[in-house]
Amino acid sequence: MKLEKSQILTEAFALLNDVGIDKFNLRSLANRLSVSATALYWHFKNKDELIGAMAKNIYDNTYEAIDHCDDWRLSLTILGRTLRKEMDNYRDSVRMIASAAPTVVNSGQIAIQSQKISSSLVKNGLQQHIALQYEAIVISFVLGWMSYYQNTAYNKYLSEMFNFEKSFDIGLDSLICGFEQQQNKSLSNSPAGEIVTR
Amino acid sequence: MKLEKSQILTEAFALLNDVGIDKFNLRSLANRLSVSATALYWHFKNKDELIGAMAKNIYDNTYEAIDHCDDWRLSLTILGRTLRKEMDNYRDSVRMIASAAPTVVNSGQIAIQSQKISSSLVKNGLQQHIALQYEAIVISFVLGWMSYYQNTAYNKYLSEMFNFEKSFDIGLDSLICGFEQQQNKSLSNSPAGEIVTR
DNA sequence: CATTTAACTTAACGTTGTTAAGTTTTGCAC
DNA sequence: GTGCAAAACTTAACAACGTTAAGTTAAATG
Repeated sequence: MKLEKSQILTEAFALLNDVGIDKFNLRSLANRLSVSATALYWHFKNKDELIGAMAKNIYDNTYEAIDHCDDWRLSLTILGRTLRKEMDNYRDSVRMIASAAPTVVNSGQIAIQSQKISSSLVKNGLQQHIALQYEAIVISFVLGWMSYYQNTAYNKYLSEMFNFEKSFDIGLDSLICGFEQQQNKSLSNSPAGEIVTR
Repeated sequence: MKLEKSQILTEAFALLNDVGIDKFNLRSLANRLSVSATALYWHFKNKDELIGAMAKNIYDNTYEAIDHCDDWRLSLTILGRTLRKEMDNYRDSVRMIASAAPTVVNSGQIAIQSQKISSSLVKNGLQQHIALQYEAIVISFVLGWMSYYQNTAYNKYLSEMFNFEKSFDIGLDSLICGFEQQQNKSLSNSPAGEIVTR
């Protein structure tokens, strides 16, 4: 029974959820797959690449879940919510992504990933570099927020102080509200001086 | 010549900047201090606690640098900018903080840390839980943003697309702009129905 | 000076990522 | 089916690292 890359990833996520990132190791993963640890090296160059694939999986699922809608504000909101929900599926997903960061993706992959969504924003009236900017800002917020959320100590303390769900929405809404104001301002300053319509 | 905790931290940051988080290990650190690796265990319970102290150091410096000002918007802006600048001092600071996350601080320390700054926001008219919320949101954004910024692959790609410095400011400004709108709205909806003055 | 405590050192263990070398399985031309 | 090359593994082992145990030196204290 041949081992498939997708099986490895599925089991890797299951292992991550069971034991957390600190006890996530190749021997445990191999055991679950009834295979020797070194067998994994046939499918992945090293552990970093495996974790990179896991990170990519999360991002891919996020981008895939985003419907093409005709409002860049809504697109960004859905981006934030979806990424959050996707990361919420896996224990320590933030630390996993962070630990894999530098070598995960090459420039080409990044370009493809980020432009997949920015293109939908551009269609709805944003400039390309602005779209990428807003996209990066939203993702930044989600990543940072999840690092709080997935930190047991902080989670315990902060969840007594305010509603975690609502606060996330407030942060995301605030960002997009700010983007909107900025767009309105730049439009009213533009040569044609047209009024924003929506 | 006795080894001081502060010396260890200083040298730890220097080592981090030299080799990055992946090659940051206790034996290298001990070498720099002309001491055996196990000597460090006299001063720190384990590596996690050492890294926890480094993370705490960054947060402490940030909070310390924040002057008491009479505008909660300005306070939050300064919080974001200062934390960013502080993290910028050290290579892989985001991954370092993330790797140390769960056991770094106990609830008591968190409470002290976060209320130190939220108190200054409360003085300027925010409710306690709102202040903590906004604070957490701003810090989230900075952490997430730095994870992009410190990722060599993403940094290289994104810095060709837009100005990293400006984009950070846009994100931070958007957040606070959004907070302001939210406050205005909640004030105009309040029983007294008073107008916001500034 | 004697003795306790603090601040180390040396040796070594267990886990983990990874490599090297050899073995089995699979796909495929003939 | 047979032969064979490529794919998909296994076993053995190394090196790096965090960490512990046990012993040693240095500092403080009465």
